[in-house]
Amino acid sequence: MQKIATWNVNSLKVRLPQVLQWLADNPVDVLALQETKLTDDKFPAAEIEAAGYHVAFSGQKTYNGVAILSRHPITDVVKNNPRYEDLQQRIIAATIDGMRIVCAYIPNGQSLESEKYQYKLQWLDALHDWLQDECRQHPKLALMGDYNIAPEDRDVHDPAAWVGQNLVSPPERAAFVRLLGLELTDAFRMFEQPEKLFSWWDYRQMGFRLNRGMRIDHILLSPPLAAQCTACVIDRAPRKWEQPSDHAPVIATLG
DNA sequence: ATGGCGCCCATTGGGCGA
Repeated sequence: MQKIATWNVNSLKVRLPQVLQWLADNPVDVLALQETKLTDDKFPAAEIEAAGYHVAFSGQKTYNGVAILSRHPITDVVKNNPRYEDLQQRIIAATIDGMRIVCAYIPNGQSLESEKYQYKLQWLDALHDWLQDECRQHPKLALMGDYNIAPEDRDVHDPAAWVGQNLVSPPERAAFVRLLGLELTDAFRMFEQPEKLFSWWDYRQMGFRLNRGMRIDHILLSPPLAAQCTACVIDRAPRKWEQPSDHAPVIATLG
């Protein structure tokens, strides 16, 4: 039995104690992190290794930054999409225990009128094209991270208030469906789930307490991994801790 | 229409996230 997880930590500098605590409570095999917001020279590799994890990371100052933590050795690390020149550090991929793990922090987009929205759509196009190759080369592939896309209305606390907006707009959702077209399966939706389960809540206006959230963090699995998957849950516990990330971890159980 | 909160860099305000 294996567990793989993803968590946007919104600054690993601030959240390192929580990541270590969470790993102590949830000793997953693989944890993909987004928004580490650290240059590589400041990455807390020693502390993470002391907790029994191998680590690979790709960061920058202030923004973005991704990492993969693993109980098992990490090989064949790729940073960024080789098909898309990007100054922002948003992708790290690696082979772990026969699985290809792709950790992605998909651009937010800001608003439909923003240049960042165009960047988001182009970035997603390039991700799709690269993943097509990756999936061919690595039958056991997991794409996990912060997608900044709520795939369906049931992934939004108040769909009527969000119609057409960034995170739910039809072009973004189409890009998500296009990723599913690579024979990838949304692990969360493989199972019966209660309504109104989300992975992100705004810090403001009591977003978490009122459960005004969105499900924008996802684990997509290729056919052999989907066939092995027995559960997928969102762990709301760390969102209740002091000084939390605004995202909760998503965990898939394999085998 | 704007800001709310939290983090970051670098001042005491502004950018950004989602």
